[in-house]
Amino acid sequence: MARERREIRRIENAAARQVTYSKRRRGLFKKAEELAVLCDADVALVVFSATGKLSQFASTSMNHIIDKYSTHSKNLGKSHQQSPIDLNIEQSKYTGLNEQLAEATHGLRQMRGENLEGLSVEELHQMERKLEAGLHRVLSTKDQLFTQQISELQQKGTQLEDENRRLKEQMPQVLTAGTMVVGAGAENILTEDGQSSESVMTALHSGSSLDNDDGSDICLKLSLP
Amino acid sequence: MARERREIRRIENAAARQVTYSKRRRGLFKKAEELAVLCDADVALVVFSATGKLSQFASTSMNHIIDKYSTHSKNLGKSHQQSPIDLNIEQSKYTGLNEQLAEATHGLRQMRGENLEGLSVEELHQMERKLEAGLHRVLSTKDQLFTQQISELQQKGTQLEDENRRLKEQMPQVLTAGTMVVGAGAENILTEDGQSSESVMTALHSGSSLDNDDGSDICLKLSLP
DNA sequence: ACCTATTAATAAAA
DNA sequence: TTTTTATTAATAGGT
Repeated sequence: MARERREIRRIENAAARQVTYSKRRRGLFKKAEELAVLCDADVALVVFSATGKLSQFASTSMNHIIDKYSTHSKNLGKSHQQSPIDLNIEQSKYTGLNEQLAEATHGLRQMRGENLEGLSVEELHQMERKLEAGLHRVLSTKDQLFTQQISELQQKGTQLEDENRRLKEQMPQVLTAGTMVVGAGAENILTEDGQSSESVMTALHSGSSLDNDDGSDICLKLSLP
Repeated sequence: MARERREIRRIENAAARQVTYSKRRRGLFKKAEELAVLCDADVALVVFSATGKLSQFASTSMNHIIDKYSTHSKNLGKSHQQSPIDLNIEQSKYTGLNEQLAEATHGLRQMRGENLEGLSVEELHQMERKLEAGLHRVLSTKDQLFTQQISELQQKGTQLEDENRRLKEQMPQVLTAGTMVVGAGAENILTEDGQSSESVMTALHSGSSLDNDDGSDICLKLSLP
């Protein structure tokens, strides 16, 4: 419902996430209230933002609805009320974490294709779609990585070619004194193992008496044939 | 968002209220989940219909969110009278669980193809293999289910064919008296709408004087041409 | 349940 | 953040 469809996935950009959060939160609360009014329903909505900020809506009273929920869902023995017995809160935090862990573990198992016994065809379809989506994203990421590496290598190559061209321009006398050797070996100067260029250098060095390998300045002395 | 704007007030017509309830409830839950996913928020939604039926959604675990809510809105009394040793034990259990949960959640995210930024090509390969394995198992399970359903249907089909054959044998006189008609219509006796077989029956009935539609036993009387 | 004309929500931009 | 606006999504009333 917008300029562009948004995939329902965590928004990575924090600013955009915040904007979407405030807009959608407002929308969600509005709809919650509308449902309560239109259909005479009892609605409770609690939202914690990613930064931990609490928002809430309750058609009657939050405590009332939570109590009703606790009774309804057989979560007996857990007081979620204004009781000053905070020990239970710690306990239920613990069990809550345990529940989350169990949920996550189960989810992981199903993603790995385990514990599929009781699932219907529709549920299996759902798993299939999830896995395909995940696989697709993984493959995309890999492709991206490959593409990136390739472009980096290409860039490096271009850079080296440029450097090579510059080097060639710095020794115009070579072109006249040793056309055959340098001309034939031009592209080999780029090779990383240095084998070819080394042999070229050796050839060029043969007969020369000067040697400065520290590489700060290039200086060649050639003997005439 | 509809054919006509609806004023936000209690719908008096009970049937219309029920229809709107189920439609809007679905929409509300969808949006609650979208907010949770898009904005990484913790969302809990509890709805009691006018008839007292409970529906709920929680992005993590309902108890967990309710606890968080309780703590958040009533952080008044804080007298934890526990021995320091017990506290430490609880604390370490708690952090341990948190670690496990974080790991599991991270695993799930990666399975869904999220948070892949830092991975190497080799790690991506690993994810790919995991997902493919999971997908393969899910597909196998689905295949199995389909195969099972197919064989059940085939069995049922065979059973019906047998029954059909038995029925045909119970009226051998039809084969001599009306070979053409019955021969051509043999496979149509199975049709569920009964159109074809009914017309056949009507044809056979023409000229007959007896009629027993209660269907307990089959009895045909034919007049000779 | 499904259809579709219409309204409501909202994504991106300002 | 809030507004604007182009577009998508939700849904009211009907079938």
